[in-house]
Amino acid sequence: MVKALKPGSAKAPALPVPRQKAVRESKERLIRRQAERLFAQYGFEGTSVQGIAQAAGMSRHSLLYYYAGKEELYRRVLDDVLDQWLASMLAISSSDSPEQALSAYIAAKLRFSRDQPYGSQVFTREVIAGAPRYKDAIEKRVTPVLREDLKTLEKWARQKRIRRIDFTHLMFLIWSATQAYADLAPQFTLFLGKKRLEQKDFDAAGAVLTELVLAGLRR
Amino acid sequence: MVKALKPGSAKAPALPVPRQKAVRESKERLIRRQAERLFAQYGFEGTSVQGIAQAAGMSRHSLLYYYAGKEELYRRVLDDVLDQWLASMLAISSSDSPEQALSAYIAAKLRFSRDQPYGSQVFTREVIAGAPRYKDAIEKRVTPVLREDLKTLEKWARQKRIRRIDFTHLMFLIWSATQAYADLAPQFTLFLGKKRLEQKDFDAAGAVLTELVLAGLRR
DNA sequence: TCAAATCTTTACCAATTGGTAAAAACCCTC
DNA sequence: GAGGGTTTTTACCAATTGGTAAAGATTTGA
Repeated sequence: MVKALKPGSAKAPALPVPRQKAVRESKERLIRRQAERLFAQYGFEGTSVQGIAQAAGMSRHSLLYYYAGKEELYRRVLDDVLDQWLASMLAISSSDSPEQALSAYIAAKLRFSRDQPYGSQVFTREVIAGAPRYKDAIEKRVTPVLREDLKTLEKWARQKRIRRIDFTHLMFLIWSATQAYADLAPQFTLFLGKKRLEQKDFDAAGAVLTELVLAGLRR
Repeated sequence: MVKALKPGSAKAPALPVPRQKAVRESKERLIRRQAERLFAQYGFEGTSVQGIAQAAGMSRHSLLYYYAGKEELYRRVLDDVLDQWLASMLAISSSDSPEQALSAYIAAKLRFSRDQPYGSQVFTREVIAGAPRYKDAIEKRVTPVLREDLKTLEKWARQKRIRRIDFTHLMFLIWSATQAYADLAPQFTLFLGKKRLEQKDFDAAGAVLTELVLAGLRR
């Protein structure tokens, strides 16, 4: 009945009960959600563990029980962002048509900006600072997927399905334009005269960006 | 000889001598330059007055003699950025052709990203945080110029010189793409496999962005 | 040389920071 | 209800924060 083995394994936390485990995971999610929001607004240095704990309704020391330190928590927040961004990047290379691939990618990226703006903001702040705490992950995880996508675009260019332009900078352009609807949303809302971006704003943004990209790739 | 008037004027700092004035201004510029760099890397909350002073080679209290507080200095840094951005935005409306206007604007914006990346980074961080310290200036100073540019683009559309698209989002796209070459430069360099962006990277970026924009506006 | 203005330094303030260690309380399964 | 692991709390640390007030030093032009 009881899993008796691995008695000497120092790491193994001795069969976590499913119920407890679920509670813990939901608590950790709550912490990450609040951390994401505060890191987005105040940056890594400007955010206090105390502040995150308070937002999550627990004491600072309770939080430190779940995450060993501020930086570990910070990196976990960025991991969540990267997971989703990479998933949509992966989809490009398994698409049939360039048009479908790119418009779907733009749409997915904008959806993320709409649904999880804080995540994008934390990521952008990290990059602006020179990625001092997350450079390795960006390098290791993004590079191979980007290379794959560039290879795919290059293949399509060879097949004369799209015009050959500098695809690296094309990707940079799509990244910056889509993420701007999360990162620069406070500025955009000012000029659009509204308190927050609405669905139709994202639609309009997607339409303009997709049109320009596809027009630019048309042979 | 002596400017005797305005004796009761409480504000007037009693005829600043040209020489002194010049020294002071150069010192203030040095402070702002270092502040810009540190605000870019650590954000407003993460940057200490002590740190800026040290970088500028003076004591914290000397710095506080020139700028009354951290926030005043911060806003002055952002003023400098906005001055230059607005100048290039103004040029759009006084252009003859849409193609010339937009390619010149993109080029000017990229030049700024190349020459003063820190300024752009500070601005973006401020916007990400919801512009808590600079919202008014953005609203008051940018809005009228943007409106003018949008009117100009609209006029060109009526004259059938360009295709009518959502020009607001077009401007957003140009902003985000050009600023990305300052803000996201640390990320871009990773994927380009170099330590810092070179002139040819900015050239390539400008080429791709200009092509896409002009292609998208072609009737 | 002198008085006035400009600039720098010293001294001090209360508040907050991230992190460690250990004790206490809690909860679940047997 | 007893024993186990899980979670929270209490206590403590040295370091840093932005800002004010005032005294001290330096430079200025006449």
